Amino acid sequence: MNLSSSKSFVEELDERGTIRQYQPRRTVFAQGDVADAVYYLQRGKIKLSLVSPRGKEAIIGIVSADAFFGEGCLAGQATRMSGATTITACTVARIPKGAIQDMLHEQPRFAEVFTAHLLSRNVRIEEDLTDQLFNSSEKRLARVLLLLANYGKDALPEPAIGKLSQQTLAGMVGTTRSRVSFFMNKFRALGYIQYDGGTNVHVQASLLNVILHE
Amino acid sequence: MNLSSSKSFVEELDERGTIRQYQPRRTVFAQGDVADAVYYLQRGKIKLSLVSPRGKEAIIGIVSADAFFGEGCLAGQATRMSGATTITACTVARIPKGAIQDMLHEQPRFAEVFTAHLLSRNVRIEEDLTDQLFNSSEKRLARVLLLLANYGKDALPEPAIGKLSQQTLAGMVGTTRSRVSFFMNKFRALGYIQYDGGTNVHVQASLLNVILHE
DNA sequence: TCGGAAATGTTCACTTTTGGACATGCAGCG
DNA sequence: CGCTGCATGTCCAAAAGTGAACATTTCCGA
Repeated sequence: MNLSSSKSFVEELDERGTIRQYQPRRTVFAQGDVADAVYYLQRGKIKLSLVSPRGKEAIIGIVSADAFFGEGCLAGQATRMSGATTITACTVARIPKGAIQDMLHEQPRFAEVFTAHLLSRNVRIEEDLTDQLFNSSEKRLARVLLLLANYGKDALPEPAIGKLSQQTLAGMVGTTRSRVSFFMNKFRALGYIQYDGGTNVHVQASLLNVILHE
Repeated sequence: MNLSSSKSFVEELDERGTIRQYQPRRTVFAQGDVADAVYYLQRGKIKLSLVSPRGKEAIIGIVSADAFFGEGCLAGQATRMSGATTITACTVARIPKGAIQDMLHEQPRFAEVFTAHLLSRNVRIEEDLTDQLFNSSEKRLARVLLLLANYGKDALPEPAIGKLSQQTLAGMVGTTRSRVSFFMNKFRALGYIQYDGGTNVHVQASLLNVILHE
């Protein structure tokens, strides 16, 4: 979603809400917190995750700049179903539920952008769900790597994936760390990805796609 | 979602769109069709499903009366990712993409309702996703039965579940038919559900909940 | 009422996934 | 430098799930 051409309501969000900076790996809100505000991510990257009663962590979304999150409260959720944690340094606007509702009423242009956000999130979650239903963990991992590499579809492909632990990848894929380790090595052996010695992974998108299409 | 108190735009939907009746088990649109309209279900029940390259079917949603479906086209999807098939007899309004977009611009009240729909669908799909990520197929089946039984949250619990084949249940749960058969019999043996000899299944919600919470 | 089609019950060999355990490699730090 | 804490590589037995076959039951139209 590109909001850069519509400064007006981003400024308005700043007025109606409160801006805050976060270091990496900080909690914006935790699973179970009271849900009474929507957030807008101005800069950075955030993960939405959820912990099962048995302690397993699932990542149900990655939020990139210029996107909303925490909108579940508008659907009547009284508490946060998932927690929001910064991955990189972030700038976040917190807009109280009432203010968002007012803006949705009063500003058709804002409502339009917000609706577009909901629609695209919808599409993405549906894709995640069908991916879970249809594909093996090997394919799901390949897909996650490709999605991370193509981060922000409009932008150029981003072949380097920043530091994400195998544990985190496992949470995104819906499998175990040992399995992620196994497949990452397999992909590396096949030349689909390369480790650059540092904190990045380089993805050969064209090759990795082979996995997805068998 | 309750739209009964806002007849105005339901009537407007009727004007801007085309109404059509469907028999059970008919295709409203098929996976891969051109996506250029949003639908509004006035009466009946519809399933949204998707077939994998290998022929496995997944049901990613059940639409009940007074809800929209096929809204993916507003997010830029040119073709249908999933197919829509009637389960019961249905009355469906088809609203061309352009007309919906006009209404979203011009009628704040309509935009509000549509946004509410997107939000609640969002919440539901997220729940489905985390259910897949966390729970075994036994628990997922128990959850599907409970959701079907509580159909339309506002309404009274509906202990009788209409005719859904085990194959369909398997698609909703994300497992195989033989597995569904196995667990259905297990649940029956434990007294969590009863077959009434006809086409219905009666759910003992309080008991079935035990499965979910282990 | 009969016969076929569809749905369901049941079994089983095979595959995938889990959930550890343990060893190794690689920082940062006193 | 050695210690410590992570992240990772590797292995494996046990559990869960798959996919197909086959038997049985139910439904429905001729």
